[in-house]
Amino acid sequence: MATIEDVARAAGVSISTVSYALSGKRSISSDTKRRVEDAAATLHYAPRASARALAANRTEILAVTAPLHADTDPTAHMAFAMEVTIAARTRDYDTLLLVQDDALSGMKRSANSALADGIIVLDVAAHDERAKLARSISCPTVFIGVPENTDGLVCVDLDFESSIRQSIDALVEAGHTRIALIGHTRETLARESNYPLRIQREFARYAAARGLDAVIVSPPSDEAADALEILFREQPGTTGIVLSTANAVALLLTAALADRGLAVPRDVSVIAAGMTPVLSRTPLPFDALPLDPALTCPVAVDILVGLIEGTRPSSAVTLVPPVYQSRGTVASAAVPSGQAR
Amino acid sequence: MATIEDVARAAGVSISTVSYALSGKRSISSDTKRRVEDAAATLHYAPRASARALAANRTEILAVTAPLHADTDPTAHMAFAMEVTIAARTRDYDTLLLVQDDALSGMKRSANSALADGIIVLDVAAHDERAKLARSISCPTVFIGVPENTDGLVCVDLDFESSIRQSIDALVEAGHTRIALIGHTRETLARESNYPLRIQREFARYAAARGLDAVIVSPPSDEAADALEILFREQPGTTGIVLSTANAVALLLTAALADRGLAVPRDVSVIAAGMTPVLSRTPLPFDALPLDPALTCPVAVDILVGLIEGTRPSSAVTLVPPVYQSRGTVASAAVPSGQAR
DNA sequence: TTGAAAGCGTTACCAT
DNA sequence: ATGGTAACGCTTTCAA
Repeated sequence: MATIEDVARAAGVSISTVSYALSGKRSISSDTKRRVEDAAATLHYAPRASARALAANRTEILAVTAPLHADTDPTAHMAFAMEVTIAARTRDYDTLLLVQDDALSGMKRSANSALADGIIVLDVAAHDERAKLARSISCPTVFIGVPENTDGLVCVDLDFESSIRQSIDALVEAGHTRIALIGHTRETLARESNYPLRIQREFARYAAARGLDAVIVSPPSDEAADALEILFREQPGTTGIVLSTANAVALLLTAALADRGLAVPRDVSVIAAGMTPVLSRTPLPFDALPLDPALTCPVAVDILVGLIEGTRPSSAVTLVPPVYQSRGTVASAAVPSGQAR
Repeated sequence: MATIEDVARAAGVSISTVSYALSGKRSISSDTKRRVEDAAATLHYAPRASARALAANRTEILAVTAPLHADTDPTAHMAFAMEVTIAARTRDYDTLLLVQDDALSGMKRSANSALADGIIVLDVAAHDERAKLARSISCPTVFIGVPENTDGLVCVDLDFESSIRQSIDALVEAGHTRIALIGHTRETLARESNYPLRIQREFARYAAARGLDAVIVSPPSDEAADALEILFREQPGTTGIVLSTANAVALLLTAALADRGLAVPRDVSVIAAGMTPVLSRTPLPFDALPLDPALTCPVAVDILVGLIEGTRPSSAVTLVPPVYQSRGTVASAAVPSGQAR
């Protein structure tokens, strides 16, 4: 590996000139600049990362903590890590992956040893131990997800409330007035970050504001059939369903509706709001306002880089607007034919 | 952040004593050793990663390249990255993730700038451009997967041949003599690394050696029904199936068999060989000799660390023996009842 | 526009 | 058993 000194010698200039010529941090005569660049190219020179990091006090690395605990979908999870990595590269940062047990301890380690310039926190729980840690370290940190208490934290998430309002608006525009939300199971509500709760609240509030008949179903299990059973018992004649639940429920919903003699969108219109599609071949087969990692991760990385480079004012919580994806599962409300059993 | 000098001052010793006391690289009186450790603890001292890396010429980081191209399952893929990361931590290494476009260029970048001490190559294709690169750089590199030409490379993979032989042995022990392999589609054969081909070859060879009636099906699509159609046309009365194909085929196989009036294991015994189960809730519902990332990744990391630390002789290709997982889908061959349609 | 040299915080060699 | 210090390869300040 060639060093900066080799380049300097080859180009017949001083070390500092090489450094400046390559970094562009001060003006260099175009002549010597080319000589330096040529020498660097022929020697295959690349600055040694550790030397540069020590001198510049910057590693150009972001740490990504992803605990991956039991009730999160590892598939969706790694999608976030991927998107962060991709976004980071566009800003010339690499990413260090901290998983499992090491998610918390690694975050400490990284901060203490200045391994990374900043930290991205994934899979944020309502009461996340990494929140306290983030407040105690000086290393810039951005959460993708919103914990209960955001004091002193920088967070990025989808604007779930907006996704709910847009879902309801779409149903209303199509003429639906009896609608329902299929939310997460109660267990999930307890463990996950607080967005499922925020979603349910906003659904109730906004449906009422628009004068709709609306119910919320927190299914007892991941069985779509059970959820529908409850839904149509509580509110027969429902023609619009907003989905913000486990992927397992969503994937079997169409079949479960068919079992009741209901077709999508002939009898029932369906929209998925704030769900993360499984990474495999097929996206959810519904109109959707998804929590897409490709939406939130680049924003989070931008903010983090801003924090690191000291340019951006650190706003507390940034909510990214969802994007409506149409797949033809919302249609005009039909004349109520054969009430659901 | 406290530096080694702060610790030295607090403990009343020289910085070299601190360094040695903490690294244990030379004998220190237990008295001063404790004083140093106390000072380090109270000051929350941790060596600055970049300084240590520069001086010791070692970053304690492994780079992981994972291109994630179209026809690989991203789910399975990230499972490998995860397992590498976990294995690396047990050896005190962190992992840097290089994905997509950056998988190749990042590998260069990493090697040129000494970002990482070693490189793990994932998702290895038969003709992988990273093979050539690996030969040209001095950074220790280990492939998880085997490219066509392994000259000068260090590779780790499942012993697929053994998984096939064990599958056949299990079927023979249960009394099956008419067996079939459902392999990958021809498209996949062309693109992926060469293990699907090696599997088909070994299946043919070993089945013949054991005197069995055997056919190999390369399904035209990912439809399990199509595969079975061909299978039973080519060899009616087949009672043992070895599966080494796309997860999509495997997941729907039981249903497709049921459509033909065949139950597992009553009429047909099934074993999956060398397949990587999807990361989601359910593993494949068959007896299996899976390509489990938890099997190969730790081995690869161990070898890589050995290469880095210069202890281990670098054997070219290491094949990890598969582990048989029983799920009750292999049973005694019944008297041939009602030939399959 | 350029060069010299002082750090950056470790490790490890050479002394004692 | 311990201390002094060169070296690691770069960035950046200070001088010219």
